Amino acid sequence: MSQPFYVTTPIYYVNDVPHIGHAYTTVAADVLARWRRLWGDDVVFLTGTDEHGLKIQRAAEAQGVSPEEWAARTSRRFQEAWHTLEISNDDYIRTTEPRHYRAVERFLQAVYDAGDIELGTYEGLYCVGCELYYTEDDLVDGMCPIHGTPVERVTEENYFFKLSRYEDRLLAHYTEHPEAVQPAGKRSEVLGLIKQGLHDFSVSRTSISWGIPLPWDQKHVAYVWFDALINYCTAVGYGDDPERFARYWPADYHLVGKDILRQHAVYWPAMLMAAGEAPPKCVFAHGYLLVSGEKMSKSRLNQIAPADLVADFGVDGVRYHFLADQRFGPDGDFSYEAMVARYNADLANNFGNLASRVLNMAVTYCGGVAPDTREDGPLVDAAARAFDGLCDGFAKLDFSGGFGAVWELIGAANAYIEDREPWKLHKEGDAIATAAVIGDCLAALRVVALLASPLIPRASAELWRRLGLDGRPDDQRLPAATAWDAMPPGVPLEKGAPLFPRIDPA
RNA sequence: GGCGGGGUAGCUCAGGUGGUCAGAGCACACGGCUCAUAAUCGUGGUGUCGCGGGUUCGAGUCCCGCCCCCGCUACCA
Repeated sequence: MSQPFYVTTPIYYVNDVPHIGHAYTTVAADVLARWRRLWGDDVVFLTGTDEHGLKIQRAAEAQGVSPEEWAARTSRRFQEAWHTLEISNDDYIRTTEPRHYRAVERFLQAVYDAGDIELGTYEGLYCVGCELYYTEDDLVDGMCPIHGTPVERVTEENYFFKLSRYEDRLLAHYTEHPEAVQPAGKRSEVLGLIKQGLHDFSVSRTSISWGIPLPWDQKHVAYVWFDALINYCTAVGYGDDPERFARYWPADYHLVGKDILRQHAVYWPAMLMAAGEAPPKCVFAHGYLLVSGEKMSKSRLNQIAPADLVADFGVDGVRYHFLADQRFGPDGDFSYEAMVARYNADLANNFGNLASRVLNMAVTYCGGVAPDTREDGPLVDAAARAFDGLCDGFAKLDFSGGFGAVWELIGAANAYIEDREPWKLHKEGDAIATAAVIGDCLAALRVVALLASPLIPRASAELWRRLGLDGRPDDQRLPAATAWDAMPPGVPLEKGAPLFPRIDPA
């Protein structure tokens, strides 16, 4: 029985088109999902879109279309972006789907029945952009501190979630499960936040209609955050399919940007506790991709469409840059120049060129078929270290460290070739020695293709094919597939065009 | 204001509990090789490890003060 593994991205709000910030989280989740599938896990990888709320309602009005139509259009753009990046999500949830309405209604009812949702009134200064209330002091020149736009004085009857009742339970939870918020620095922030005292928050609105009505009071629709977070439950059958829900819940990883840590690490676990469900095993908050030192901003012009990057670097180039070129926790700097340099150094000169030189020699020296692999080849240890390093990296979501270990295998293979000089062996007519070196290198390439496949699936699959191997790297099973002698002798090899053509820095 | 993170080679950054910790990659220089995508392999230099004190036989690594950057959070006495 394979092990269930449930990983999510946030559902992205459809008032915005996909940019590299969204892509970053989504690629990370994708790499993790592909990795777990290699281990034979029963993976559910979920992403989707968040489609309710006042902002969407107004955006739709401004465009002269219904909220449904507006949401559908934008949601489609996200799906296209993920298709472009070869994201392997198993499900794609939209909060406007009937299954989600059912789940939210049941979840709300459960919390209401538990007595943790109570009626109250709220009057305050509301920013539509933030979907948040502010106090006078929060304002900057009377405007929203985030958007710089006017706030509105709103009075409404609201239902409140009694978050304040959950301080102790949240603290207990994070004390018992220190790994439940990562990285460690983010855990400290969350603990600090909880210790400072939690306030009840409003979970319904009467002022808008674009949302999910509360089951016991149809005048209210659910506040967009309350609605949105529940998507993680909806997708694995909450309220619909208890067996399925029991299998996948709680989620193994919620990958989130650090801007929405509070919702995921404070609100969400408390909501789940109130509904009688377990909190997620791990909320991992990553940093931002900085564009030449500046934060990616939704409301500025420096946002970059993922498709534009793919046009320049290819799918694998973009994926590599996101995860191998910078650490996953802290903010990472992004610049076009740095991206070109790393692409050329790591993908073209190392990964791609190693494949070219080895396959070329195999074709010209060994008749285009794979020679035997020596079981005691000197690259065996290097391959084992690559695998170990990758496992260690994934264990803490250190993608750059993990894949760095794989690239060390590439370096070891290059150094091995220089050391043995197979071209000389061939000229000297030593076919056996030549074949031994080439065989070792082919075996190393096979391991590289296998281990790199979660990160750069396209190039890995193509290399796999050129190595004359059946199927795809995705079909392999770890750890067995790392076996050194799994490179079959006698299969036809193909050099092919460069896997990663160099990019002219100019 | 409080809490937290950070300021280390030209660039991006690693460096729990003090003594090969002064490092890696990129860039650069020199040398080798020619199978390969002018790729690859080897060798090499630079760094007052933010500033000033202190503890210690010995401190990026601990303590005190200061400067700067960033994040979270709060405006209370």
